[in-house]
Amino acid sequence: MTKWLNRLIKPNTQMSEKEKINTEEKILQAAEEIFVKDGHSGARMQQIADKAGINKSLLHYYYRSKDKLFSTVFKFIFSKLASDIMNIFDSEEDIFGKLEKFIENYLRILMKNPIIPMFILNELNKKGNNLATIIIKGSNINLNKFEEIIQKEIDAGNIKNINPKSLIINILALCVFPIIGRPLTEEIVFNGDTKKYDEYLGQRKDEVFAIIKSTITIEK
Amino acid sequence: MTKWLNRLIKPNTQMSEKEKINTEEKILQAAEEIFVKDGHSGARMQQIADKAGINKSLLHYYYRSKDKLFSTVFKFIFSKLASDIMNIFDSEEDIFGKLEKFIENYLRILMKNPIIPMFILNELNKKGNNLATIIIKGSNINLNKFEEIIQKEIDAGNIKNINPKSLIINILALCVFPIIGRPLTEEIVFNGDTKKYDEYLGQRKDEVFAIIKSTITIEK
DNA sequence: GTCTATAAATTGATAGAC
DNA sequence: GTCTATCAATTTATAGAC
Repeated sequence: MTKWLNRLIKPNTQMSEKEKINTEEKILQAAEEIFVKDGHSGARMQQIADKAGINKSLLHYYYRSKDKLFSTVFKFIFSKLASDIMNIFDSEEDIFGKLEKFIENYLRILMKNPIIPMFILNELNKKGNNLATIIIKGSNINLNKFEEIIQKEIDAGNIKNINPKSLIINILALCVFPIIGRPLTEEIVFNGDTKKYDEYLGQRKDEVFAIIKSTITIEK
Repeated sequence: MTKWLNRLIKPNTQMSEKEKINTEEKILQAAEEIFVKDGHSGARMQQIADKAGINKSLLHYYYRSKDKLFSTVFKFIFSKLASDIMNIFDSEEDIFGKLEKFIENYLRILMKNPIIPMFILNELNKKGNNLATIIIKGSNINLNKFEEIIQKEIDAGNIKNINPKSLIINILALCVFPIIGRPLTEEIVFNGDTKKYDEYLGQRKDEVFAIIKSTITIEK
C-alpha cells in the first residue's frame, strides 16, 4: 500500500494536527509563490521544496503529484481573488457609488497582486484545461447578482439602457489590462519610465470610473 | 569545430539556397505553432521536430539551442503583429474615422490570431526577461506618431483635452481583454455559451468605438 | 544538410529506513 | 511525518556516419 493512500485512510496518526497543518501550509505558500511566478510547466518541484524548507518527497507525501499540488494552489488563489471581488459589492451607495467603489477596490487588489491575473489567465488559456471550468463553476463568483442590479437601474431610468454584460467586461478590461500589459505598455507608451507608470496607475481608478460613468449616464 | 559554427562561417555549401530556406522556414513555422500554444517552458523540441517533419538534431543545427529558436520565433511573431498594427494608421479619414478603422482592424487581427496576445504578454511578464525590452525596442512600434496626431487634434479643438497615453491604453485594453480573458469571461459572464460569445465579439468593434468616441467628444 | 545514436543533465515520483 | 537514496522517464544537446 502506498504512503499517500495510507495517509488518506489513517491520517495524522503520528503527528499533531497543528504541526501537520504547519507543514502543509508551508508547502502551499511555497508552491503558490513558485507556480505564480513560473507557471505550471515552468515550476519545479525541487524549487518548491527548497522554498518550503523541506524535502522533495514530502511534496508527494502531501499532494501525491505535481498536478494535484497545482490544482490545489490554483483553486486556492482563484477562490481568494474571487472572494475579494465579490465582497466589493457590499456597499450601500447608489449605482454610481457602487461602481466607483468596485473599480477602486478591484484596482487596489490587482495592484497589490500584479502577477496573479496573468497567472490565472495564462493557465485558463491552456488548451484542454477542464480544471479551469471546474474551478470557476465551483467558485463563489456569481455575476447574476450584478447583472440584476444593473437591469433594475435601467428599468428605473437611472442609467442608460446598456448591456450589463458589456459593462462588466469593460470594467474588467480597463482595470486588468494596465496590470498584465504593463511590460508592453510601460515600454511602448511610457518609454520604460517605471516611476511614471506607477504614477499613472495611481490615478487610473479615476480614469476608469470616468469612462464607465460616461457609458451609463443618460444625456440631458 | 562544431557544425553550427561551421555553418555560420561557410553557409550553404552543399545545398541550394532555396532548399535551405524551405527547411529553415518549416522549422520556424512549426516552432511558432508549438511555442505559441505551449509557451517557452511548455514546448518540447521533439514536438517541434515532429511538426516540421524533420529530425530533432536539425533544430540545433539551424538554431543551436532552444532559447535561440524561441528568441527567433518571438521576435518574428512580435514584429509581424507590430507591423500589422502600425499599418492600420494609413487611413486618410478624420480622427474619428482613423480611430474607428484602427479599432476595427485591430480587433479583426486579434480575432484571427486569438492566442497570440496571450503568448506575447505571458512571455513579456516573465521575470528577468531582457529579451522583451530588446525586441520591443528593436521593433518598428512607434506610438509617438499616434500621440502627435492626437495632440494636434486637441490643439485644433476637434477633440477633448485628454491624455493621449490613456487613449492608447484604453483602446488596447478594450480590444485585447475580451480575447485573452475569453476563458474567464465566456464562463462567468456568458455562462459558457461559446456561440453567444462569438456573436458578442462580432459586434465588439462598435461597442469599443462608441466608448472611445465618447471619451474624446466635446460636449456641446 | 540530414540522419542515428547517445551523452548528460534534469525531473517527477517511489521505496524504505527511522 | 520526514529523510536519503534511487528509479524511470524525459529532455536538451552533441558526436559522428553518410
